[in-house]
Amino acid sequence: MKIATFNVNGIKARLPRLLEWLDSARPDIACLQELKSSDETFPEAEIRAAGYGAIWHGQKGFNGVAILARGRDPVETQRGLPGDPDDTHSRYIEAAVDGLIVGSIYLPNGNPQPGPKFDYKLAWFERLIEHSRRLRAAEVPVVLAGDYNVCPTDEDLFSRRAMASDALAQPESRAAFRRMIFDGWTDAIRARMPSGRVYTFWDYQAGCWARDAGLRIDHLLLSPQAADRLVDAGVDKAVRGEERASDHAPTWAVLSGGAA
DNA sequence: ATGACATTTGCAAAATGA
Repeated sequence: MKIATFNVNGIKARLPRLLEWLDSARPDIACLQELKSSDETFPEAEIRAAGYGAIWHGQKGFNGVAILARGRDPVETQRGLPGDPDDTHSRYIEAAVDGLIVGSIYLPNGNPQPGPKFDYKLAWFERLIEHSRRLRAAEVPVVLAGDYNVCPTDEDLFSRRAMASDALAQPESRAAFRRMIFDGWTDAIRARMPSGRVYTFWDYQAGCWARDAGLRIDHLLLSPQAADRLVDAGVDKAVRGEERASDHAPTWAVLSGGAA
């Protein structure tokens, strides 16, 4: 069973690339972020024609998350991250698919820091940690996949100097990510590739793609019951090099069993 | 670097992003 996460940066603008990738990569489950689409304008018919059932939590102009499942309909278990009824951002949706619980995450960027946006990022992260503990307590396979907007270590970014004041590389952001790891969540990419440069994002600006100046910010965190089944993980880097590509590349993990 | 580049909204230029 292949589970992928892909920040599409606008699902309407990216639809041709998304459909091509679904057809070639054939993930069983795809978590999408940055739909930049309201619920009403989500391209449900095109996704279904590609063979995927879907649930989504849209928002006009920015944010927005979805979960796609090949040949079946995800059963929604959570819409919006619990813990703050005043949070209006569409950044979390969760579903049961084929015995697995899957969360699609779009964690706040947090720039500029310090400031209210960074405070929101850290508060959102705390809510995610709280929710992830409830999920872990169920002792079932869980995959929390998405754009965490965190480079966990200096090996996950192209230039320490360039990112020194960026919210994605701050000690507070990294500490929150690390606390999930210490809680028992497995970073699928690093479980398979313990060291070395692996990037999932390349900025549109300053020739970042051409000079491979990337960041690793899209992650799949596995509960112990999911980690026990991990057989492979990777990044579909070539997708970033296509015409009118997203600035993120799809990132994936394969678990044994299920729809393997 | 108030920059770059891209998308959305809405129809110009601002908001947002990482």
